[in-house]
Amino acid sequence: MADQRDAAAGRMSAGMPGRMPEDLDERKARVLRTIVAEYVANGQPVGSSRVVETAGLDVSSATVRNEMAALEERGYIDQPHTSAGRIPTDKGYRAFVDLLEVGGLDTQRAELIDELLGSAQDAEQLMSTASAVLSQLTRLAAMVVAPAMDEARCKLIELVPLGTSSALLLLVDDTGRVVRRNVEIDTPVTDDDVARVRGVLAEQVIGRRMGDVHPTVEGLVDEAPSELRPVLRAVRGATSEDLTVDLVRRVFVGGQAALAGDESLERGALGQVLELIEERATLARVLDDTAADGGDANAPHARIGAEHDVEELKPTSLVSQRYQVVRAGSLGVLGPTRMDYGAALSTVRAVSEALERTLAHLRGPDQQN
Amino acid sequence: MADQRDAAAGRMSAGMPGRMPEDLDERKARVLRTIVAEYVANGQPVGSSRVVETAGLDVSSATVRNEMAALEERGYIDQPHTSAGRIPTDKGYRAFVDLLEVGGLDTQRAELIDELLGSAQDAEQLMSTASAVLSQLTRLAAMVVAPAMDEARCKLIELVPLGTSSALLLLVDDTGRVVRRNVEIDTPVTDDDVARVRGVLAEQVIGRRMGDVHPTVEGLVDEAPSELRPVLRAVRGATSEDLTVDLVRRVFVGGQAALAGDESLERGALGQVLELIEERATLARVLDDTAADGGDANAPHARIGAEHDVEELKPTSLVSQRYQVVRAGSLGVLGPTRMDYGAALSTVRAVSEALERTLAHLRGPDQQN
DNA sequence: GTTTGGCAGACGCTGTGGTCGAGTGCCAAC
DNA sequence: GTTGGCACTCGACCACAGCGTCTGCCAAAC
Repeated sequence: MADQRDAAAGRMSAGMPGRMPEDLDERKARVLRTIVAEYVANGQPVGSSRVVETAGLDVSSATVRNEMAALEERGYIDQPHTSAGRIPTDKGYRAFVDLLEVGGLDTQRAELIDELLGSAQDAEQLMSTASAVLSQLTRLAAMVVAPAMDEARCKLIELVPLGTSSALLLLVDDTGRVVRRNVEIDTPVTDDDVARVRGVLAEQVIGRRMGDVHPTVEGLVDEAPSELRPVLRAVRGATSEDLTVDLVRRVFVGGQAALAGDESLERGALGQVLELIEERATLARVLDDTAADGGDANAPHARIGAEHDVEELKPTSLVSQRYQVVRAGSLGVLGPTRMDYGAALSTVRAVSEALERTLAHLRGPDQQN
Repeated sequence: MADQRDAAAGRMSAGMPGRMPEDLDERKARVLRTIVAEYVANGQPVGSSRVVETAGLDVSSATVRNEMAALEERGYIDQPHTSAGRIPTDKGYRAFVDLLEVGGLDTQRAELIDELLGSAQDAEQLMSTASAVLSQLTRLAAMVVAPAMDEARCKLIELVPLGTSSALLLLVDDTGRVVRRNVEIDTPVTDDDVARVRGVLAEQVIGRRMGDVHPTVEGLVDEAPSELRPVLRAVRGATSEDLTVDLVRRVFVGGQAALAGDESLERGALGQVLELIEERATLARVLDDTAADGGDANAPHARIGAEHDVEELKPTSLVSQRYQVVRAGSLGVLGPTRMDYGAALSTVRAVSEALERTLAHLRGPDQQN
């Protein structure tokens, strides 16, 4: 049953509109939706009479109170104190998101996205623009994780001598991404040796998968004439297997300042979140993981509050989606749990799709694999 | 008189220890120093009796009160309210900094800096490490502005065809920095044409100043055979004059989270500062300008609170120093006006000098110019 | 069984008044 | 110029009362 919730993690994809948890009837769901919507909009706990007003329900506030009591008992909403209205719990947001129909963006925004992304010149600029666009449209912190490079084709390999015992290795993939590595050579070599290695490398590596660069170099070390071996060994050292997989997965972050703007994130928590954002490796993992939640890989997914496995993120929600051209990357927005999930989900989806399109286009018409 | 303060801007270099403003005698200065030190340490307004205790002055609190009244009248300190102690004003911090003897760092820290910076492989990694080290040692936000590239030597130029109407231009300088530009060619060309242009460029450009690349290409456009002209024109377009001057002046930021940790910066102000940090061009200008304040170009300088010309920075102080190998860059720390200026100044100086050394070393033994 | 109006109760918010203590400014005396 | 002393100011803290909001519950109506 796609409907069953993963009780352990409490995670589930968004984008299965209308599927209702078993313990919520139509009216309870409506009350919950109203409470979430109102609370997100105003930041104030919402009381029964306010629900009656805004939900357009044809019952009295007393009835709504009964429904709210039931919702509270089941853990969807909570009371900050006895005499206050209710606010959604993480579980409440989760149900809200699951019930949500992820709408398309209005054409104006959609066109803006396409236009801005379309003007990018290479993959990195594109991803940087995407994070800026995403954060500006949602007023949340936005991040884009670059795809791993290993399936991309190598367009260029260069080896520039820097003195007699080191060189600079440059690799460029078919979307224009550049990898740079310092190569430390243990035996002094001549510029000419380096140039010859460069020639060999270019011949063997250009046009291949970036992921094949290391194995290829590996193979060359033994075959090559002995005077070239120190250089090749050094190049082998500089192109470890993960070169094109994880290390190069840059993360583009935009709009961190938006996190400071939200009152619902308190000071200490804010600091921790900002710290985590500076630690790009963890950030990338969280984005990827969240995008992979639930079933549909081509839909945005949310992790809400306590659903995070990273402690620092528990006061926040993350909406993330995978995008894929050859290898997959992911992108998303991060904000307080009290965020506009509808807008976040649809904007993330729209930018993700636009990014996919533009990235494919950047690779040019040589569409094979 | 080096002693005279620039009344308009209120800026002055640090590092002229002992020079006292005319309206402060020895004891007033001592009281001021104590107030600043105490307030920076504890964040609490400091009263006359506390000053007597910690300053080790051999007078009564009443006397100190008189001195404090004088300091307040002259604008060095302020009272949050009648029954509270005093806190320094921006002018007070300024006088404190001017009186400060910028000490060297303890050897342990100094060695740590050298060790960490020394492990960097290329200029960008070095600057990124420097910003991390700086922020960790000071617990403030740290930033390093890369030097302009125009005086650096070009080590490599590459032109990689991407389809028939665009190519990727790569330039590498002698510290391993890579500049990448997309080249849009208006007339379809063959890969061979591109390769020929690449050859011409390599011959003409390698070994020259990066700043000469554009003029050189300019000159080549007219001389070249007509079939190469579309490509050269495109390359000329991609290498605008400022290519190697401003655009490439990347800014490395570390430890933004530290700004959130400080209570004395309030929420809205924090958001604005973070926003400004995301706007790298302004940030670079402010760092450069501050480093250029006052006389001594080889000493750290501070801009304190209202001394900033950027509105958003007025609740903060910036300590910045220029570093120079061939072209100058700058680096510094940003934090609340209530920061430990002594530590900030000496750490900035230490890291700046270490960065200079390491960067020079990175360029290798070819020391000429 | 569901819905409803009504009502008591809980409780945060605000404002008032009172005490406490830190720190000052001032003054007369040294 | 320095000092002890003293009156004064004012924020911090607390208790208390009044108000308004929102709840939970209940008995009656549907």
